[in-house]
Amino acid sequence: MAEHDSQWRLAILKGNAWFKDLPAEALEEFARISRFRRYQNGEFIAARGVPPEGLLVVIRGAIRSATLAADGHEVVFSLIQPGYVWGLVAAIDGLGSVHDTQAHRRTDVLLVPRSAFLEILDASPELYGHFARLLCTRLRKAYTAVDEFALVPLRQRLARQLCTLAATAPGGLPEGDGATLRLTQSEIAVMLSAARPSVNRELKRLQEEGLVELGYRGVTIRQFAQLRDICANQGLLAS
Amino acid sequence: MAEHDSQWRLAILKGNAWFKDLPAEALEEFARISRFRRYQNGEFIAARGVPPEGLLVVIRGAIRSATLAADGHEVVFSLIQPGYVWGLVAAIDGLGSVHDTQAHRRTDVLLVPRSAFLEILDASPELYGHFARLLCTRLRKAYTAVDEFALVPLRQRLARQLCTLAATAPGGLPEGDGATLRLTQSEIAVMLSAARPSVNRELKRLQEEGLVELGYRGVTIRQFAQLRDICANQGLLAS
DNA sequence: GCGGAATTGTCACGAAGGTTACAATCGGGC
DNA sequence: GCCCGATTGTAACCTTCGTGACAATTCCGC
Repeated sequence: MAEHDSQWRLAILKGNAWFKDLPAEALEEFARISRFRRYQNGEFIAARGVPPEGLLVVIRGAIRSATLAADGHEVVFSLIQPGYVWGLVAAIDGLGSVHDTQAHRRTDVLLVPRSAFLEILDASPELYGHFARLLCTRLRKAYTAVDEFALVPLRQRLARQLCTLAATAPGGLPEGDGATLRLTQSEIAVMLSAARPSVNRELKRLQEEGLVELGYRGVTIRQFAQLRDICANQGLLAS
Repeated sequence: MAEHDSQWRLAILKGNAWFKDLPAEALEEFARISRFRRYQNGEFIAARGVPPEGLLVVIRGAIRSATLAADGHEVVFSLIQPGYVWGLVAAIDGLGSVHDTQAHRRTDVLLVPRSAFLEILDASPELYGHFARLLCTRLRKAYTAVDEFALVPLRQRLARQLCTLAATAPGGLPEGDGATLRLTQSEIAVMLSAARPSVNRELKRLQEEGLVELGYRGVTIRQFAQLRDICANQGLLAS
């Protein structure tokens, strides 16, 4: 079975944004110690506070990383897509998982067990530099997220989400205009950690302005450029 | 002048939460290359997007790290107190500063220039592990901040802030009860990115409940244990 | 002890967005 | 074509917290 083949795993790692720049020997080591694993849709991968088994390199599907509040509310932090990695912080510091994490559909991953991960790093400490820079990337993203939550109103967060989705849609869209995102408004609300009626109100507003068109289970982008403008408007200072 | 004395700088580093656990030789190196610097109250240290000179080890005063929105609003990320460090992310990845940063009063720091910092790290890559763990700490804090903004009401964020400050106060407090934090309510508000009157309202509430006592430029913790309870109450799921 | 700056206490008001509830609509399966 | 569950549209209401304004208090230097 290809999934148990170290060469196959090496190929995966070579295609991964976070691993591909490592030296060849390190990659081979990681390929050797990693294991294939499949999660079913909705299956729990880690609970907040519990140390996870190791690093997960997403191959197919997606991993949803969120915090559940006692009252049932949920803040979705990220939807980790194929080519990215989950669990780096916990793998390095050995503490509990930062978020409650589940598979967002049927999801295939490579598991790099924490102990083996650390052994490789300790044997070649220069690799730490690479992962430290990765952590920096994450940190910058997290800081931005805080800023956005505190400063950016729903309308703009929605516009940004739509732009991002349109730009990274699996279909690959001509230039955004006319693209139809097949999502329910509830799903969009979850991504923004907002209430569904609020999202509906803002979507309606965008529709009145002619920027989008709403359908039964979808949103069609009509004026991609103007949507983009909304993101920039009144947002953070240009950097 | 003691400020130009490498031994003096070494002593500072030995008292710093982030440096003291490094091997002695590394500490001496850092002491050798670091420089004393003084900022006046309100002086700008770095602008978002501009690569800073290096790492700043706070000796006295405080550094305010925030994002300024176009409309003048400000989200304060952290108020970095003596004993802590500013600028680690930018020092490692070399990109622009994450936040707009200024001295929060007259502030003394040790500057560890980025180039020298990296030279030391590259010469002893095992040090990267140490700083990687530090980055993990920061990342956890940032993730928590996102969750908190979205999920946790001011009352609890305030309680947590008070507990944290009491626990890490420079004086080292018997067990928290009776500890007096010497801060203005404005400063507390800034740390929480909240409005000063809101903080005042919540502080008053805590005072009525007998958990704290308010003074002119200070807050005295009366019931540390109960304050701690408020943090946990209704907050995120226990971890 | 007096004056003034800093700080705290308080209030009325408003904006953003969550909550609940329910009606209207869609679309697939029979 | 019809039914039913899923989805969307909408409204009334509430909570939280920011804003702006101002009075009251505290401290510090003179």
